[in-house]
Amino acid sequence: MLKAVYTATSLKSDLNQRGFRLTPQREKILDVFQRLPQGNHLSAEDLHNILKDRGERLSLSTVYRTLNLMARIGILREVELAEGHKHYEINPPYPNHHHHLVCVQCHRTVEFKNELISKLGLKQAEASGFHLLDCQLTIYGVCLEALRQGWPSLLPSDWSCPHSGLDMADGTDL
Amino acid sequence: MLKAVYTATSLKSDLNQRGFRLTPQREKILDVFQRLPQGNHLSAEDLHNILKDRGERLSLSTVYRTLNLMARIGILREVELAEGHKHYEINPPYPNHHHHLVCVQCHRTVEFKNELISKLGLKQAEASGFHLLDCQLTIYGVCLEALRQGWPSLLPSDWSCPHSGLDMADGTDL
DNA sequence: TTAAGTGCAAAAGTTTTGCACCAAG
DNA sequence: CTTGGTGCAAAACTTTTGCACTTAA
Repeated sequence: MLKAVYTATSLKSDLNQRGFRLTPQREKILDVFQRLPQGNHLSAEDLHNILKDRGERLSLSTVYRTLNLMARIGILREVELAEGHKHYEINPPYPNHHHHLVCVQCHRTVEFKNELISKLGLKQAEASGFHLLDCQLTIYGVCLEALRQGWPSLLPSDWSCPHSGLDMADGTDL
Repeated sequence: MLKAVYTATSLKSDLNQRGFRLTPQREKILDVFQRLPQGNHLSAEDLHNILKDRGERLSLSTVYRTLNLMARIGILREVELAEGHKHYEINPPYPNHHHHLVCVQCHRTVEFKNELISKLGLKQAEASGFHLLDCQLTIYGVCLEALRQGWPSLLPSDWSCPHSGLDMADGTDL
């Protein structure tokens, strides 16, 4: 089973079990994700920059290869929020997945949890004979500010609402 | 409100209302989606090829611009199933969204409906002051065949299970 | 010691854009 | 008419890959 929190040792055994190796690069990459405040997700380039800032120098190829590997085995999850590139975050063990509501105009993202949805996801996976890796509800909408500004026709496609700085993610359950 | 089925006239009014124009190109593109068997989704290039086969010749740029426009206003929905490029399909009016279960190994996709999920999506959107456009649960997993073959380490990343030809999508509700 | 992983640079895609021309409202 | 849309070709990105070299197990 995948862990909620990884140590070098538990990461190693998760990798070795599957025939992969623990390398310093993989350890550093996972470390970045583990220190990331809840609700943040990183693109390959974000991650590469963070590592660069820390004085590490992994190649961008390794970053991509590692993200793919970790998503494939379920340590990370791929989040697609229509910004034109993939984002990744730690994949919390079932049933602690969270979900995303995103404004198609300003890309402001609201995170929320809903255990029922995770349960439905698991049930559907089982019914189809799949081993569940990740389950995410993505809601696309338009935020109030954009609507007020006359969305969609009166807004340039790069318009962002003033609130988009403050993050509305609050984990509120419905 | 967006339509379940578009005629040239209703498409025109949906576009005009928002300050956009009805062009022959947009009409043809939407027509392709409307004739598409339920459960199929197209990439920009797929769509461009279908149009080419029909003897139309729209530029690929127009295809991309139209897909973006229609997704932005909610006529189409963007579906991201980790094949490396976006797919599009008609966005059915609430609460008729369907959802996807996909094998990360072979990309076999199972479609399913669940009205409860759509309702939860709407509730969450409203609670956050968003106008709902689309709401999709995406479940990532590993199919039985891949597990049997020793997923993840013993499989080349392009391995596909024998069943992937037959489509398991059956619209079964849980 | 040997199969897997890394770095680099090049390639492969996909998607976006600038600009001149065309056409819907 | 006036503003938005199209086509073309070029550019911009993101992501993947081939290959020689390292290194974990």
